[in-house]
Amino acid sequence: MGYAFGVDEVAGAIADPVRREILAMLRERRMSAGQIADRFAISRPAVSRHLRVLRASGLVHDELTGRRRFYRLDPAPLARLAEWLTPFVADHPASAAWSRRFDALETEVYRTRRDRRRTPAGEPPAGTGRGPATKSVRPSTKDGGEERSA
Amino acid sequence: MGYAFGVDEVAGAIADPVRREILAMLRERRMSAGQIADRFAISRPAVSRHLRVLRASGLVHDELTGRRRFYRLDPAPLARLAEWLTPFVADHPASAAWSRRFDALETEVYRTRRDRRRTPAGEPPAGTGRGPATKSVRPSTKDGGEERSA
DNA sequence: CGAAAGCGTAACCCATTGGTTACGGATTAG
DNA sequence: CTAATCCGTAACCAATGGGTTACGCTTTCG
Repeated sequence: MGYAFGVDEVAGAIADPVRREILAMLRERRMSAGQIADRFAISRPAVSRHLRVLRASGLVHDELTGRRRFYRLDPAPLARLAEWLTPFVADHPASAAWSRRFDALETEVYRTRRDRRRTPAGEPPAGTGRGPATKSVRPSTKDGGEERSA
Repeated sequence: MGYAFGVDEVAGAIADPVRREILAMLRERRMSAGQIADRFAISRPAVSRHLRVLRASGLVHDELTGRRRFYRLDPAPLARLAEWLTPFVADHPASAAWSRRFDALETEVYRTRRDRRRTPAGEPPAGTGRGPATKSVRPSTKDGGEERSA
């Protein structure tokens, strides 16, 4: 029980560079579909479908706000993937500690979720510097004062 | 430098249940292409191509012995995948310890390899109990005394 | 109310994937 | 030498995947 999304979906989702990039972006802050799409050179519908894949794999959750749809990360499925690959890396290095961490993750994630919801304020750190590598033009999106819209 | 196989290939490789199963089998002992194929319901050429994918991703290495081709696991690429997903799980749980483990892995793997070569004896524990779930008939393979052939 | 913004979906294309059967090359057995 | 084994590759096919453009629905703005 409890295993809704399989390793297949998660691994398949991660196998695409665009989707990995999206996940990386979402790690810092939640973003609307348009904000995400603006950072890639591909068309918006293409991004939309990537988002559908991520949704189907459980890696992101979407919440509709007005006419925009915001996506936020849910790392839990990644934990399951990590769980799968644990025995491979755990064969000889230290083993037990790993599973522990993953075990704790799903719980942690839950708490995290609450925290995020209580911190909808503007633009955290803005990140590691890892640019999208694809486009990152960010044209005049007119969304200057995003996020605090509601 | 150094990074020959990307996350794309590795994630793509493990996205398939057959290939994951193969990796799991290879975790216990090296196996010939035929031995592997015998454990699946699909045709042997199909398995052969799965093996090609695994080879291309660096997850297995092959060594030709007589008319048989043996495959053995190389977990190192998995470590790189784990490396990628670390920041996602490390955001809130403890973080540093992880990277350490992965760092050590590639080295450990190397040692492991040597150990395996020095322990070619018959049938280890037979594993976690996770059967192939597909066929697992293991017909009279005629390979009764395998492995110590050399 | 109309016009524009924001986003998902549909229809279509081409490249890739996973499966099948048929084949060929190398090695071992008789 | 001839036959059988082991295993990869080729050719073919149905299904998937990722991209594009065209469209339609809902929500906001003027």
